[in-house]
Amino acid sequence: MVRGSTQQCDEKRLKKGPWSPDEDHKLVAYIQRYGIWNWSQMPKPAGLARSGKSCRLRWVNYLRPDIKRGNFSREEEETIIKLQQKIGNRWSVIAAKLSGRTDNEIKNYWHTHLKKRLNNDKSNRVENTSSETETFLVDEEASKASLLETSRENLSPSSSGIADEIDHKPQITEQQSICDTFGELQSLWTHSQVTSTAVEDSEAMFVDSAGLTLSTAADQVWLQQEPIFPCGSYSDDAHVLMSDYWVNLGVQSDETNGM
DNA sequence: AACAGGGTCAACCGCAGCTTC
DNA sequence: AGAAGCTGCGGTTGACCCTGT
Repeated sequence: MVRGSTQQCDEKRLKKGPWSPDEDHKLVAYIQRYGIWNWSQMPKPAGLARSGKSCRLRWVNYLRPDIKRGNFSREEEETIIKLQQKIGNRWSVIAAKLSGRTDNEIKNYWHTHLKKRLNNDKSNRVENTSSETETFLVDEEASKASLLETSRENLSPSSSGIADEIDHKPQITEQQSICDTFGELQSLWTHSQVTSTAVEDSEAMFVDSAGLTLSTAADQVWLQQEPIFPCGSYSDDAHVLMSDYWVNLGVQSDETNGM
Protein backbone atom coordinates (compact mmCIF):
# COMPACT_ATOMS: atom_id res chain seq x y z
CA MET A 1 0.00 0.00 0.00
CA VAL A 2 1.33 3.44 -0.91
CA ARG A 3 -1.70 5.54 -0.22
CA GLY A 4 -0.06 7.50 2.55
CA SER A 5 3.29 8.31 0.93
CA THR A 6 2.40 11.72 -0.51
CA GLN A 7 0.40 12.60 2.55
CA GLN A 8 3.44 12.06 4.79
CA CYS A 9 5.55 14.41 2.66
CA ASP A 10 2.85 17.08 2.76
CA GLU A 11 2.47 16.87 6.51
CA LYS A 12 5.96 18.30 6.99
CA ARG A 13 4.89 21.58 5.40
CA LEU A 14 1.56 21.87 7.14
CA LYS A 15 0.76 24.96 9.14
CA LYS A 16 -0.22 24.65 12.78
CA GLY A 17 -1.53 26.99 15.40
CA PRO A 18 -4.30 29.56 15.34
CA TRP A 19 -6.31 30.04 12.18
CA SER A 20 -6.22 33.34 10.34
CA PRO A 21 -9.44 34.97 9.10
CA ASP A 22 -8.24 34.31 5.57
CA GLU A 23 -7.95 30.59 6.26
CA ASP A 24 -11.38 30.58 7.84
CA HIS A 25 -12.87 32.24 4.77
CA LYS A 26 -11.18 29.77 2.47
CA LEU A 27 -12.47 26.79 4.40
CA VAL A 28 -16.00 28.11 4.75
CA ALA A 29 -16.17 29.10 1.11
CA TYR A 30 -14.86 25.75 -0.01
CA ILE A 31 -17.27 23.75 2.13
CA GLN A 32 -20.14 25.96 1.12
CA ARG A 33 -19.37 25.25 -2.47
CA TYR A 34 -18.35 21.61 -2.48
CA GLY A 35 -19.53 20.21 0.80
CA ILE A 36 -17.51 17.88 2.95
CA TRP A 37 -16.30 14.97 0.90
CA ASN A 38 -12.95 13.98 2.42
CA TRP A 39 -11.22 15.92 5.16
CA SER A 40 -7.74 14.68 4.38
CA GLN A 41 -8.02 15.60 0.69
CA MET A 42 -9.86 18.88 1.12
CA PRO A 43 -7.17 21.27 2.42
CA LYS A 44 -5.13 21.34 -0.78
CA PRO A 45 -7.91 22.21 -3.21
CA ALA A 46 -9.26 24.64 -0.63
CA GLY A 47 -5.94 26.45 -0.72
CA LEU A 48 -5.05 25.59 2.87
CA ALA A 49 -1.71 24.36 4.19
CA ARG A 50 -3.45 22.51 7.00
CA SER A 51 -4.03 18.92 7.86
CA GLY A 52 -7.46 17.51 7.22
CA LYS A 53 -7.77 16.93 10.91
CA SER A 54 -7.09 20.56 11.65
CA CYS A 55 -9.66 21.65 9.05
CA ARG A 56 -12.26 19.30 10.44
CA LEU A 57 -11.67 20.54 13.96
CA ARG A 58 -11.84 24.18 12.92
CA TRP A 59 -15.06 23.56 11.06
CA VAL A 60 -16.73 21.47 13.73
CA ASN A 61 -15.70 23.65 16.66
CA TYR A 62 -15.82 27.12 15.23
CA LEU A 63 -16.94 27.65 11.64
CA ARG A 64 -20.10 25.55 11.47
CA PRO A 65 -22.93 28.02 10.98
CA ASP A 66 -25.23 26.36 13.47
CA ILE A 67 -22.88 26.87 16.39
CA LYS A 68 -24.26 28.75 19.34
CA ARG A 69 -21.74 31.12 20.92
CA GLY A 70 -21.74 32.91 24.23
CA ASN A 71 -22.42 31.92 27.78
CA PHE A 72 -24.13 28.69 28.71
CA SER A 73 -27.65 29.04 30.07
CA ARG A 74 -28.61 27.56 33.40
CA GLU A 75 -30.61 24.88 31.59
CA GLU A 76 -27.59 23.96 29.52
CA GLU A 77 -25.38 23.81 32.60
CA GLU A 78 -27.84 21.57 34.36
CA THR A 79 -28.09 19.32 31.33
CA ILE A 80 -24.32 18.98 31.16
CA ILE A 81 -24.02 18.22 34.86
CA LYS A 82 -26.86 15.73 34.71
CA LEU A 83 -25.56 13.91 31.64
CA GLN A 84 -21.95 13.95 32.83
CA GLN A 85 -23.03 12.20 36.00
CA LYS A 86 -25.06 9.71 34.02
CA ILE A 87 -22.79 8.83 31.11
CA GLY A 88 -19.40 10.24 32.12
CA ASN A 89 -17.12 12.23 29.83
CA ARG A 90 -18.94 11.36 26.64
CA TRP A 91 -18.79 14.93 25.42
CA SER A 92 -19.96 14.20 21.91
CA VAL A 93 -23.10 12.55 23.27
CA ILE A 94 -23.72 15.46 25.62
CA ALA A 95 -23.10 17.89 22.76
CA ALA A 96 -25.71 16.10 20.68
CA LYS A 97 -28.25 16.92 23.37
CA LEU A 98 -27.35 20.61 23.41
CA SER A 99 -28.03 21.94 19.97
CA GLY A 100 -25.40 24.35 18.75
CA ARG A 101 -22.79 23.38 21.31
CA THR A 102 -19.66 21.47 20.40
CA ASP A 103 -18.09 18.66 22.36
CA ASN A 104 -14.91 20.70 22.72
CA GLU A 105 -16.82 23.66 24.09
CA ILE A 106 -18.69 21.50 26.56
CA LYS A 107 -15.52 19.73 27.61
CA ASN A 108 -13.77 23.05 28.19
CA TYR A 109 -16.75 24.44 30.05
CA TRP A 110 -16.88 21.38 32.22
CA HIS A 111 -13.20 21.56 33.16
CA THR A 112 -13.12 25.31 33.72
CA HIS A 113 -16.48 25.95 35.35
CA LEU A 114 -18.71 23.07 36.27
CA LYS A 115 -16.14 20.64 37.64
CA LYS A 116 -14.81 23.29 39.99
CA ARG A 117 -18.27 24.24 41.15
CA LEU A 118 -19.17 20.65 41.83
CA ASN A 119 -15.95 20.11 43.76
CA ASN A 120 -16.46 23.25 45.84
CA ASP A 121 -20.01 22.28 46.50
CA LYS A 122 -18.97 18.79 47.45
CA SER A 123 -16.20 19.93 49.82
CA ASN A 124 -18.49 22.50 51.46
CA ARG A 125 -21.05 19.83 52.06
CA VAL A 126 -18.49 17.40 53.41
CA GLU A 127 -17.24 20.09 55.80
CA ASN A 128 -20.73 20.86 57.00
CA THR A 129 -21.64 17.23 57.36
CA SER A 130 -18.50 16.38 59.29
CA SER A 131 -18.79 19.31 61.69
CA GLU A 132 -22.45 18.74 62.36
CA THR A 133 -22.10 15.05 62.95
CA GLU A 134 -18.60 15.04 64.35
CA THR A 135 -19.58 13.56 67.68
CA PHE A 136 -21.77 10.89 66.18
CA LEU A 137 -19.64 9.56 63.34
CA VAL A 138 -17.19 7.60 65.39
CA ASP A 139 -16.63 4.47 63.40
CA GLU A 140 -15.21 4.44 59.87
CA GLU A 141 -18.20 2.76 58.24
CA ALA A 142 -20.55 5.46 59.38
CA SER A 143 -18.20 8.08 58.01
CA LYS A 144 -18.08 6.39 54.61
CA ALA A 145 -21.84 6.15 54.50
CA SER A 146 -22.10 9.83 55.17
CA LEU A 147 -19.73 10.74 52.36
CA LEU A 148 -21.62 8.48 50.00
CA GLU A 149 -24.85 10.20 50.88
CA THR A 150 -23.26 13.59 50.38
CA SER A 151 -22.05 12.74 46.90
CA ARG A 152 -25.45 11.31 46.04
CA GLU A 153 -27.03 14.63 46.94
CA ASN A 154 -24.52 16.41 44.77
CA LEU A 155 -25.30 14.17 41.84
CA SER A 156 -28.91 15.23 41.87
CA PRO A 157 -29.55 18.00 39.34
CA SER A 158 -32.28 19.40 41.53
CA SER A 159 -29.78 19.89 44.31
CA SER A 160 -30.03 23.49 45.42
CA GLY A 161 -26.29 23.71 45.91
CA ILE A 162 -25.34 23.36 42.26
CA ALA A 163 -27.97 25.60 40.80
CA ASP A 164 -27.68 28.30 43.42
CA GLU A 165 -23.96 28.60 43.11
CA ILE A 166 -24.01 29.19 39.38
CA ASP A 167 -22.10 32.37 38.80
CA HIS A 168 -24.02 34.87 36.74
CA LYS A 169 -21.48 37.65 36.62
CA PRO A 170 -21.93 39.57 33.39
CA GLN A 171 -19.44 38.97 30.60
CA ILE A 172 -21.05 41.16 28.02
CA THR A 173 -17.89 42.52 26.43
CA GLU A 174 -16.36 39.09 25.99
CA GLN A 175 -19.55 37.67 24.59
CA GLN A 176 -19.98 40.61 22.29
CA SER A 177 -16.51 40.36 20.86
CA ILE A 178 -16.99 36.68 20.18
CA CYS A 179 -20.28 37.38 18.48
CA ASP A 180 -18.78 40.20 16.42
CA THR A 181 -16.02 38.00 15.07
CA PHE A 182 -18.30 35.07 14.57
CA GLY A 183 -20.88 37.32 12.95
CA GLU A 184 -18.46 38.12 10.17
CA LEU A 185 -18.10 34.44 9.42
CA GLN A 186 -21.80 33.84 9.76
CA SER A 187 -22.42 36.54 7.19
CA LEU A 188 -20.69 34.34 4.67
CA TRP A 189 -23.62 32.00 4.87
CA THR A 190 -26.12 34.65 4.03
CA HIS A 191 -24.62 35.27 0.62
CA SER A 192 -26.00 33.04 -2.04
CA GLN A 193 -22.88 33.58 -4.12
CA VAL A 194 -19.48 32.50 -2.93
CA THR A 195 -17.14 35.45 -3.27
CA SER A 196 -13.89 33.81 -2.31
CA THR A 197 -11.46 33.87 -5.20
CA ALA A 198 -9.41 31.25 -3.45
CA VAL A 199 -12.04 28.68 -4.20
CA GLU A 200 -12.36 29.81 -7.76
CA ASP A 201 -8.60 29.59 -8.19
CA SER A 202 -8.39 26.22 -6.62
CA GLU A 203 -11.24 24.69 -8.53
CA ALA A 204 -9.08 23.50 -11.40
CA MET A 205 -6.48 22.20 -8.99
CA PHE A 206 -9.19 20.31 -7.21
CA VAL A 207 -10.20 18.42 -10.28
CA ASP A 208 -6.68 17.95 -11.61
CA SER A 209 -4.72 17.00 -8.54
CA ALA A 210 -7.29 14.93 -6.80
CA GLY A 211 -8.60 13.50 -10.02
CA LEU A 212 -12.06 13.39 -8.54
CA THR A 213 -15.38 14.32 -9.98
CA LEU A 214 -17.67 16.40 -7.83
CA SER A 215 -20.67 14.54 -6.65
CA THR A 216 -23.77 16.15 -8.05
CA ALA A 217 -25.52 15.67 -4.74
CA ALA A 218 -22.88 17.69 -2.94
CA ASP A 219 -23.04 20.38 -5.59
CA GLN A 220 -26.76 20.64 -5.28
CA VAL A 221 -26.59 20.78 -1.53
CA TRP A 222 -24.29 23.78 -1.58
CA LEU A 223 -26.20 25.60 -4.25
CA GLN A 224 -29.26 25.74 -2.10
CA GLN A 225 -30.22 29.05 -0.48
CA GLU A 226 -30.33 27.58 2.97
CA PRO A 227 -27.12 25.88 4.03
CA ILE A 228 -27.31 22.18 4.69
CA PHE A 229 -24.52 20.64 6.65
CA PRO A 230 -23.25 17.38 5.30
CA CYS A 231 -20.99 16.77 8.26
CA GLY A 232 -23.38 14.21 9.53
CA SER A 233 -22.04 13.72 13.01
CA TYR A 234 -24.39 16.26 14.50
CA SER A 235 -27.53 15.62 12.58
CA ASP A 236 -27.16 12.10 11.42
CA ASP A 237 -29.86 9.74 12.63
CA ALA A 238 -27.53 7.00 13.74
CA HIS A 239 -25.60 9.41 15.89
CA VAL A 240 -28.73 10.75 17.50
CA LEU A 241 -29.91 7.22 18.10
CA MET A 242 -26.63 6.38 19.78
CA SER A 243 -26.73 9.44 21.99
CA ASP A 244 -30.33 8.69 22.85
CA TYR A 245 -29.23 5.22 23.76
CA TRP A 246 -26.70 6.50 26.28
CA VAL A 247 -29.04 9.10 27.73
CA ASN A 248 -31.92 6.67 27.96
CA LEU A 249 -29.64 4.19 29.57
CA GLY A 250 -28.94 6.76 32.25
CA VAL A 251 -32.61 7.56 32.69
CA GLN A 252 -33.47 3.90 32.95
CA SER A 253 -30.84 3.32 35.58
CA ASP A 254 -32.20 6.31 37.49
CA GLU A 255 -35.66 4.84 37.37
CA THR A 256 -34.50 1.47 38.61
CA ASN A 257 -32.55 3.18 41.36
CA GLY A 258 -35.64 5.15 42.27
CA MET A 259 -34.05 8.56 41.60
C1' DA B 1 3.28 50.75 34.82
C1' DA B 2 5.02 46.24 35.32
C1' DC B 3 4.90 41.78 36.73
C1' DA B 4 3.00 37.27 38.44
C1' DG B 5 -0.41 33.97 38.78
C1' DG B 6 -4.59 31.98 37.49
C1' DG B 7 -8.33 31.23 34.18
C1' DT B 8 -9.99 30.34 29.63
C1' DC B 9 -10.33 28.18 25.32
C1' DA B 10 -8.65 27.07 20.58
C1' DA B 11 -5.93 23.73 18.82
C1' DC B 12 -3.04 19.63 18.94
C1' DC B 13 -2.08 14.73 19.93
C1' DG B 14 -2.82 9.98 20.30
C1' DC B 15 -5.86 6.40 20.09
C1' DA B 16 -9.80 3.46 18.67
C1' DG B 17 -13.15 1.97 15.49
C1' DC B 18 -14.65 1.70 11.00
C1' DT B 19 -13.88 1.63 5.99
C1' DT B 20 -11.34 0.92 1.90
C1' DC B 21 -8.08 -1.28 -0.90
C1' DA C 1 -7.22 -11.27 5.70
C1' DG C 2 -4.75 -7.64 6.84
C1' DA C 3 -2.56 -3.27 5.96
C1' DA C 4 -3.42 1.46 5.41
C1' DG C 5 -6.47 5.40 5.44
C1' DC C 6 -10.18 8.18 7.41
C1' DT C 7 -12.96 9.98 10.99
C1' DG C 8 -14.26 11.08 15.49
C1' DC C 9 -13.38 11.22 20.33
C1' DG C 10 -11.35 12.58 24.74
C1' DG C 11 -7.22 14.24 27.09
C1' DT C 12 -3.83 17.66 27.15
C1' DT C 13 -1.27 21.78 26.00
C1' DG C 14 0.02 26.44 25.39
C1' DA C 15 -1.00 31.11 24.08
C1' DC C 16 -3.64 34.75 25.37
C1' DC C 17 -6.34 37.47 28.60
C1' DC C 18 -7.69 39.17 33.06
C1' DT C 19 -7.02 40.38 37.73
C1' DG C 20 -4.52 41.37 41.76
C1' DT C 21 -0.38 43.24 43.82
